[in-house]
Amino acid sequence: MKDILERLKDKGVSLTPQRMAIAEFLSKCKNHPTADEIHKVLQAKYPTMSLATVYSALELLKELGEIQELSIRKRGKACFDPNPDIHHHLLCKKCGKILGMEFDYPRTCPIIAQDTINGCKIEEVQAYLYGICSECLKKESDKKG
Amino acid sequence: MKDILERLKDKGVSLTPQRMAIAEFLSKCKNHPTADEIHKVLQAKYPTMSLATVYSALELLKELGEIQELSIRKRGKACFDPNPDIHHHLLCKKCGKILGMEFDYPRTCPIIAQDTINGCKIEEVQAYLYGICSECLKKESDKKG
DNA sequence: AGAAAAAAATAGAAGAATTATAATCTTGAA
DNA sequence: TTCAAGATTATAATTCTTCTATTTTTTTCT
Ligand SMILES: [Mn+2]
Ligand SMILES: [Mn+2]
Ligand SMILES: [Zn+2]
Ligand SMILES: [Zn+2]
Repeated sequence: MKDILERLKDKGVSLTPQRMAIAEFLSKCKNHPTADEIHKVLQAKYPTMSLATVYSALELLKELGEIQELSIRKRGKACFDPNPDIHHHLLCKKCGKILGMEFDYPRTCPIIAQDTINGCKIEEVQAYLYGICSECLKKESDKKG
Repeated sequence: MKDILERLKDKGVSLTPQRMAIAEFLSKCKNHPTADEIHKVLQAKYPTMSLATVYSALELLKELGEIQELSIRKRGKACFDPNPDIHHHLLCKKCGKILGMEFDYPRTCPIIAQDTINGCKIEEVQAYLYGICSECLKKESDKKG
């Protein structure tokens, strides 16, 4: 499969150093960073990069379907997901992390497998699971011994 | 069942006119208003009511478990749900309305009925369904004739 | 009821995230 | 290389929410 920079090139996007850095950072990113988290990390390499550039690159990548913005927010800030496909997330009540979940929610759920509920046409489902992540569970059980 | 004002009284909350107005408005409300929507409506009756009062009353009602704040936002604004129980929502792609959904998602969805997934403990599930509401569907079919 | 204390409402300022603007710089085509 | 179009930057503006100081209302106590 082509990597993100090739796809952007194919789509006629001009590949500036800032955009490349943001796209590459996201493609290697395993969590759900906010705009300022991305900005802070990349400033080490690109000291002049502005937050406005990060926002505008994220907007572009969103429009191109390379990433998505989540509905949930981390401390009031928008979170971006390097994976543009609809999938589900767990918010850990202990550590606040947002984890992507692999299972296929809609297809395994009969009521959602229908495409109409209460007279409404369902096109996509995004579930937010609230709970405790495996790391925090481990810490808890370690404490109890 | 007791109404919201009685419950607030039982909990020792002082029932000021503003709080009563906000609580009663919410108890009769069938959708998911933002703070400023509530404020606009109530200003007709209470011209001096400030937006800060609305926010603080909402915070109080949230803490008391009388309402909940949704994870999703309407045009960047927080949405409040008069129903404090976990349930699911449809966001209409056409009109932008947020509709409460009645069905019991977790129990009808086998994978979610488990309380552990990927080593994470699941305590609550909120599903956001993206699609088209019944009203908008009707409008569409009317147009097509 | 009336006075004092506590709590709440208000107006406005402050804060934080995001978006818009204008100037400067870069890119890429001719 | 030249030049127009587009991107980045710094800064200002905007929007939503929270905070603060002051005023007003409610509650408590006599
Ligand atoms: Mn994800
Ligand atoms: Mn609801
Ligand atoms: Zn955790
Ligand atoms: Zn609709």
